[in-house]
Amino acid sequence: MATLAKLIGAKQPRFRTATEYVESTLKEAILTGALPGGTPLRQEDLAAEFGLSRMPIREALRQLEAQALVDFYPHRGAVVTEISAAEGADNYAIRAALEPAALRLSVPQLTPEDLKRAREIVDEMDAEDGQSRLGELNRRFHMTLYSRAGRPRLLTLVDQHLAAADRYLRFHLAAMGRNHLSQEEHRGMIDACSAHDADEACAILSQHIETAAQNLQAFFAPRQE
Amino acid sequence: MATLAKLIGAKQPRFRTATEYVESTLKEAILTGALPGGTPLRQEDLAAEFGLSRMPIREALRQLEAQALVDFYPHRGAVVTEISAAEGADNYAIRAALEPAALRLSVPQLTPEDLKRAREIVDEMDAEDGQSRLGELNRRFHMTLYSRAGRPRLLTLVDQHLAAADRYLRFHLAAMGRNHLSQEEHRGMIDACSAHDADEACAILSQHIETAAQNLQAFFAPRQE
DNA sequence: TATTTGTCGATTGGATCCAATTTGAGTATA
DNA sequence: TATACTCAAATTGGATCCAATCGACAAATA
Repeated sequence: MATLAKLIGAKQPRFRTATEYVESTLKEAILTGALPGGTPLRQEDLAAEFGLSRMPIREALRQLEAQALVDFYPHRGAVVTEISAAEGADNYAIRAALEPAALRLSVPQLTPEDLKRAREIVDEMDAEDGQSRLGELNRRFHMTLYSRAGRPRLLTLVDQHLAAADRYLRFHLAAMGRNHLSQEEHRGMIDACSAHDADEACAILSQHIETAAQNLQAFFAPRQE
Repeated sequence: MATLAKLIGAKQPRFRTATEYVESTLKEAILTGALPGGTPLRQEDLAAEFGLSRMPIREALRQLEAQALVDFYPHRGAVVTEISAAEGADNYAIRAALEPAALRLSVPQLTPEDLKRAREIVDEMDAEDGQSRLGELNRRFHMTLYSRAGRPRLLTLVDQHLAAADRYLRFHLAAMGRNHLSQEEHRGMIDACSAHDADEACAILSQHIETAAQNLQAFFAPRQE
């Protein structure tokens, strides 16, 4: 099947199966807002779009369902999950619980190279103002600090919910008045990690997430949801 | 019509699709240990077992993969995830982060009826010594206390990881020396919730989970993992 | 007119068929 | 003997086909 080879690319097969490719592509489209909440995802259309049959689409949609990115209605199809104040609060509550836990486990194991990379990412964010790119850098920054936690499943969950938060990024950025995420807090976390001060790093992180959650609530507050 | 069905007492189909049925059945089999870690899950065999084609099996396996209950190896098949000290520690780390957060949100909203039900479940656990039933009661007890958190996605995650912890229940029970989970802690949590003392309730809960985690590590310690 | 019933198009759920990949046994070769 | 290679069996990944279900709209009934 030539289509698969084309999709995968010859050198480094980023995706082992078409299903993985579809899942990854759809996920990114949802997270960046290219597919907004409420968009119906018709299997037939997606299959045509991807040049595949409906089967890999179905499996990919199932995976996205497990990540709470699409809703399934039997015999009626899948729909991109709506974003709302409630969904956002849910996401932030999960992050507020998981991320400090991951950071606390990771701090004692962080290497100077990890911290150097984190610094580079933060610097890069200073110069960046594209929302989608900012979201990715932010994600990479956070995951770098958590990366030594030694709990793969925990990190997977954190990564998923960090990614899901991208859907709310524009509210956060709008509230911050400019295209900058709280860089002082990012740098403060790096400093605390360098000093092996997990308590301080977690305190900043909790505040960091709390601010984002409040910005979201403030945005939704006027229009009752 | 739904009302009529309810009046008549007609059993509404618990599963809307075959995929849901397969997923639920396999999940329970894995969690209770009927399908131990490492068991290969051949689609053909399962299809014959369920009297279905391979397709609903495949979709169900995908869902289980997203819950970290099976591992997928492209073109080689799915295998029940191995339990290990590392996997268990991962699970407990996630629970230790999520459950206090859920409890804290829930405590102010808990009703006297919720607490009454929690008490009844704990009492029922006193008389029970079947492991699988104990696991289910334990799960229901915890979820009852968290149920008013008002964060559906958070509760879903908690429920999933509480369920996954059933795979480690026998280690915990063995360490406790008898078929009783820490009932004093369970009752202490109820009392703290009754007094709307979220801090105390969370403190007991954290200790509760920590104990379980340590019991697991102690079990795996002799045999280096 | 309001409510129920019937029919039909759209869409997904499930079955069957074909292709691609992995693995390991067996063989040839240095 | 060790290593590389070939090839076939087992198994899954993907495509195509058919059936079941849902929703909407029209027709019938009170």
